[in-house]
Amino acid sequence: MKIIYMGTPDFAVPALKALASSEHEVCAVFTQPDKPRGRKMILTPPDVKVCAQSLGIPVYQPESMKNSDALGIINQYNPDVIVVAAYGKILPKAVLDAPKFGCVNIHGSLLPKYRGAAPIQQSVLNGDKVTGITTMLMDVGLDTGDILLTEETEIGENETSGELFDRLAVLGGELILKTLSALEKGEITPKKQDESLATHTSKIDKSLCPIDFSKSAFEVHNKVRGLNPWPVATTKICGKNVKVYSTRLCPKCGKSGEVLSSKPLVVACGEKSIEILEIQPEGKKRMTADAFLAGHKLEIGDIVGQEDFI
RNA sequence: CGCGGGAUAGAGCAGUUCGGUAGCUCGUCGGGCUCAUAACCCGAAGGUCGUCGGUUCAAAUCCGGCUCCCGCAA
Repeated sequence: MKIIYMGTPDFAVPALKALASSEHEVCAVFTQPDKPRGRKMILTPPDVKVCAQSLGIPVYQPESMKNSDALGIINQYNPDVIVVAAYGKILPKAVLDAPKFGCVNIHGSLLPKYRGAAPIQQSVLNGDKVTGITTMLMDVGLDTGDILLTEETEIGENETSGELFDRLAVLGGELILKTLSALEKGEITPKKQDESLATHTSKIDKSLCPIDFSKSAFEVHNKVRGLNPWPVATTKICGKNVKVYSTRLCPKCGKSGEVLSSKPLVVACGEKSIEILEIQPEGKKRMTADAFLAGHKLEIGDIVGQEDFI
């Protein structure tokens, strides 16, 4: 099939590669305009753009899909299908209707659960044991289109959003190939989503970062996993703001925020406790909790958290 | 010139205010104790104090240039 691919971040790269090396033809790629990133606000191209260029595929970065220019470009290629993965722009009906087979979206959850912006992080934040990839026919709603295929996968107890992202991106690449070939042969019956089961996720925000040790260890652990690699859960230890990169569940109990052990650093939560493995103090590099404590005094019974007692 | 923190032994930190013998907690190595140990005791190795220059009898410390790392903001 002749495909126009729309996607932006690294998550969308494996699917693009899978399509490009398949029997299908990716004739053009749409991605977000280059944006300033990093400390110096350097203009950086999206990952998908870099990938597409290395594959020699023409790249388009319209500010909006709503004007006629974008539609004109699409029609000029006359694609059989448009594949969309984390593109980041709303597609108007005219675009959705342009290809013969419509627009197929690769979504990082088992729809209708977790429609919207951050399904993968949300599944980790909620401590789900299973998630997956859904391919669906896009309509004008937000992730409300008819389901084509799904692929489930288990979430590891200590798996981070970043790790899950990588796995789902690859799964997405495999699933979109299956979806397209089945679609082409007419072997798929699109299935309506069960609205009564639908849930939405909003964008991940830094206000989620501070850890509340009065929550259960499970919830704290999920926050740490779910916000890694970005924006990363935070707390305050020895008067310093630190990012918490990884933790492990621990059965010991104590008062919320209390240090139960400092050799492995174990902090009590509302229920049970967590062992803090890897942190990054403000202005410092990422390091193990052991290394941090080698230069900071923290004793059993001290309180860790937002409050600074010194 | 967006705001800010940082660079000292393999790791993490103190020392810089007010210049004067290179320190701490670990790790490593050797020895001891113990039924035993990531525990405890004794000992040792390991530093051009990021880099270049300036001031000084004397610079980790004061002054100026440069490099690299990171947090915030976007």
